[in-house]
Amino acid sequence: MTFTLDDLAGSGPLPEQDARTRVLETAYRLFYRHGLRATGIDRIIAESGVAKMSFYRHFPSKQALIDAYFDLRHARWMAWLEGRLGGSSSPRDGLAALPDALDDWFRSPGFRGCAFINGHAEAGSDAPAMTVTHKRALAARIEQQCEDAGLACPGDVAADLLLAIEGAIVRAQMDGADAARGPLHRLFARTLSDAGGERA
Amino acid sequence: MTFTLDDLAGSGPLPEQDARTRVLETAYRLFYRHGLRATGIDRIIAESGVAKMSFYRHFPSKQALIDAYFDLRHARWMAWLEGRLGGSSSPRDGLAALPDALDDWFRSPGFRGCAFINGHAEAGSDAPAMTVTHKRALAARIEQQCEDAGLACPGDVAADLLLAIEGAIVRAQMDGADAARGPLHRLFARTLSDAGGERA
DNA sequence: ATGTTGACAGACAGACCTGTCTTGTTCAAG
DNA sequence: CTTGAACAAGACAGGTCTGTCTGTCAACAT
Repeated sequence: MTFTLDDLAGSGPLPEQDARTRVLETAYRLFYRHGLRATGIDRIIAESGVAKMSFYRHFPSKQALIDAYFDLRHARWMAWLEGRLGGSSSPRDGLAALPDALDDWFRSPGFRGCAFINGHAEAGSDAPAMTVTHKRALAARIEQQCEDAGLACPGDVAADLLLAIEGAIVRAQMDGADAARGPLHRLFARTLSDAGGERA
Repeated sequence: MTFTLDDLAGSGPLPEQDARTRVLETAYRLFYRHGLRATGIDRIIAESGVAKMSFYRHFPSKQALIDAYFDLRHARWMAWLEGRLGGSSSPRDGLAALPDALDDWFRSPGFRGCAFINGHAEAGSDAPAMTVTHKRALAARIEQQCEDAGLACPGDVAADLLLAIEGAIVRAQMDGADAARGPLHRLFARTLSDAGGERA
C-alpha cells in the first residue's frame, strides 16, 4: 500500500464510508489546515455528516481523535517517504532524491508544514507523544538508509540531514517552496559529499 | 541597549511598572510559553494585576496585543542576535560563533522554540505578518554579515545558514538541545568552508 | 413479529472566551 | 477644592467549546 501527496493533503471523506472513517478523514483535513485548537468538534461533526453521539461512540474525547489523527498522519507520511526512498536504484540515490521529493511536497496544494511540528508548537509540553515519536522514527529511518548506503558516521550524517529537512519544511511553510529548494539541495549535497558519496 | 537570554524568556512584569507594560510583559511570557490561543485575556489580566478596562484602553483587542507581542519579541531577538554577531573580532567569526550562541539559547530555561514559527504554525494564513517579516529580517541580517565577511555568493550562504538555523531551532524544541548542537555546528562549518573561510 | 444495533438530529449543561459597562478609588494638575 | 484621567474590581452579554442526554429511524437477526 502506497500513499501519495494527495493522501497527505487529505481529500475529505466519501459519503459511503462508515462514521468513524468519515470523522477521522474530516479531522485529518481540518486539523492539518486550521490547527488543533482552532478546529472544534462541532465543525468536524457537521462536515463529516455524523451525529454527535456517533462521534463520541468512536472517540471518547477530542484528545482521542487528535491522537488518532497523529497516528494516521504518521503512517501515511512514513509510507510516502518509503515510496520516495525506495524508488531509486541504490540507498545512496534514495537519500540524494529526498530534496526533490520534499520539494514536491512543499509545492503540493494545501501544504502547511509538518503536522507534528505544528502540533508541538501549538500544544507545547502537552502535545501528544507522537509528535516527538514521529521525528525519532524519521531519524531512525534516515540513519538506516545511511547505513545501507555505506556512508561513514551514519548517525551524524542522518542527524545533519534531518536538521536540514526540518529547516526546509519550516522555510517552505513560512516563505514558500522556493526559499527552501536551493539551500536544501546544497546542504544535502555537501553532507553526502563529506560522508563519502560523490558530489551531485 | 542590549538584551540577554532572560529577556527572551520573559521574567514577568514588576509591580511598579505602568499598566500597559505589565500587560505586555505578562502576555510576552504567557504567549510564548503556552501559545496564542491557549492564553486567554482573563489570565493575562489576572496575572498582570490590571483591570479589564485598563487592558482594553491600551490594546483595543486581543489581536492588537498579539501584534505588540510579536513586535517586542522581534526587537529583543534581533538585539540579542546583534550582540552575539558583533561580539567577535571579525564578521566571519561572528557567523562562526552563531551555533554556540544558538546553543546557549536552546539550553536557556523556558526555551520553547521560535515564537514566530510557533505563531505561524498555530495561526496559519491568519498569522500576523510579523511572523514572516521577522524571518525575512533575519535572512537580510545574515546576508549582510556574509557580505561583510567577504564570502562568495553571500545570498546563497545566508539562505543555507538560515535553513540550518530554523532546523536547529525545531530540533532543539522537539528533541532537546543535544539533538541540534552537533548537526548545527557541522552544517555551519561545511557551509562556511565552502564559502571561502577556513574549516573550524 | 420483536429485539438489538448503529446511526442521525438536535436540545442541553457547564465552562470558557472576548469585549462592554458600571462603580468606586487614587492622584495630580489647575 | 475641583475636575478629570488612569486605574482596580467585577458584573454582564453574547458567543463558542466540549461533552451528555433524549428521540427517532432503518437494517437486521432471531
